[in-house]
Amino acid sequence: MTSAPGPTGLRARPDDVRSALLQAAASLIESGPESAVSLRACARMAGVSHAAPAHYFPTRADLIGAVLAEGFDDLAARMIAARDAAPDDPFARLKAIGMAYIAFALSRPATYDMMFQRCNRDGEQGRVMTAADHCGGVLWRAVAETRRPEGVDDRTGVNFAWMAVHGYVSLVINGLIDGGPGPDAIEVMADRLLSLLEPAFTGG
Amino acid sequence: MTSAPGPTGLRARPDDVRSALLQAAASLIESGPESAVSLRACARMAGVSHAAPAHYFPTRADLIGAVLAEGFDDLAARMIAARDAAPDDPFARLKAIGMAYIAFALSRPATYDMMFQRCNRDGEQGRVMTAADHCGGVLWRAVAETRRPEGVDDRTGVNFAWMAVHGYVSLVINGLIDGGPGPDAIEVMADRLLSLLEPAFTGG
DNA sequence: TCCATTGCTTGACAGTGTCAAGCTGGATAT
DNA sequence: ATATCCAGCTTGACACTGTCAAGCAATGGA
Repeated sequence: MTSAPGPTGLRARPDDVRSALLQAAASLIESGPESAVSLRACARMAGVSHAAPAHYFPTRADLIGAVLAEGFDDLAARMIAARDAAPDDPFARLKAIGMAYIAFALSRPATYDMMFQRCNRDGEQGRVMTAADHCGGVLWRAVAETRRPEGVDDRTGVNFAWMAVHGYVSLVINGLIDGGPGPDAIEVMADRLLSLLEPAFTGG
Repeated sequence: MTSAPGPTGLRARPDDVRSALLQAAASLIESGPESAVSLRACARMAGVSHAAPAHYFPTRADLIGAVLAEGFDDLAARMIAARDAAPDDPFARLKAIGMAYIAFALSRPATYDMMFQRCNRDGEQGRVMTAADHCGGVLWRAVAETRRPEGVDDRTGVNFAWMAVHGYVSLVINGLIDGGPGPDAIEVMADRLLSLLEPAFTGG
């Protein structure tokens, strides 16, 4: 064995191990309990020794943090894409962002859950928070373009929109509310709930 | 030492150890990272051996689950108290419940966070979910008493109200939004946000 | 040819959850 | 009064974890 190129064959680029670890972590997060996302399990899945991750991620929090930062990047990209594909109406754009947000969370529920826990945001020297702020910025700009009733300033509008989508997906993911019977109930309910936000984002 | 009554003196009731473990776990949850809430740390804090918890809680998830179930019970009690103290108006009662909900979450943020994660709800054979459903029932009844615009059925109303309060406290606790400058900003912002829900809970 | 650095390895340590076995004192049965 | 039992807790062990230290192997430059 010595230091053979590993069971999967030749290693083309030096960053192969790093991305294999990231992929393993992302996969483990979505496919089991959080306690199963261990550095050693990621190393096994990537075909390297148990201490190899330390060369790329000083601590476990850094590996997790890298996955979560990538999650925020993905989320921001989806929000932007949905916004740009929406009709040219402030609330329609805001609602499209919200639906994209919900779709992301439902597609990677365990990752989403971890993204919004302070305890998972220690590693990666703040890169997670930077990526999260990027998402907030997209939302902030979309809110700023809406006309709102008197007394609803930008901050209040951002908080109102964000708490709605986050609260909904968080409760759905964790099984505390549901959309009722039917196959698309969750999406239909999401659409109805976001429509209820409209009075706060149209001139009053 | 043999099996002396422990460093704190005589043990009055046989459930002393059990409640000491619960108290230790509740304290550790609020005073450090989740990883520090270990069975052995609770045992040390309760002054018993590392395997003593197994006599009361078969697994770690059961001890955590017991704390979280007690948290849901506490939350339900606060919601009920606030509802009964509010003026006799359907939305005023609903809003009072929401403010009590937010106050609970801010008073025990780490516990609140764990209460709403599926991964912490395995133990205690469903007692956590039962307690959570109790909270949902209080909310459900308050929503049912409101008059709502056409198309907003009970389920939609419950989801709308719950996602708002949960989303707000969850984002605040995890540092993603804030109430702006000022000492009482979080509470003031909560009040304003809950007021924005009113159109959905008054006859349209 | 020598050397240094990068990338990974093995080995060790303390800490964890959980299981197995043993002790102990009070209650119960005879 | 003596024997028995058992709940309640103990110690001990196991596999697993994150993290640190040391070492090896190969690559690149001088």
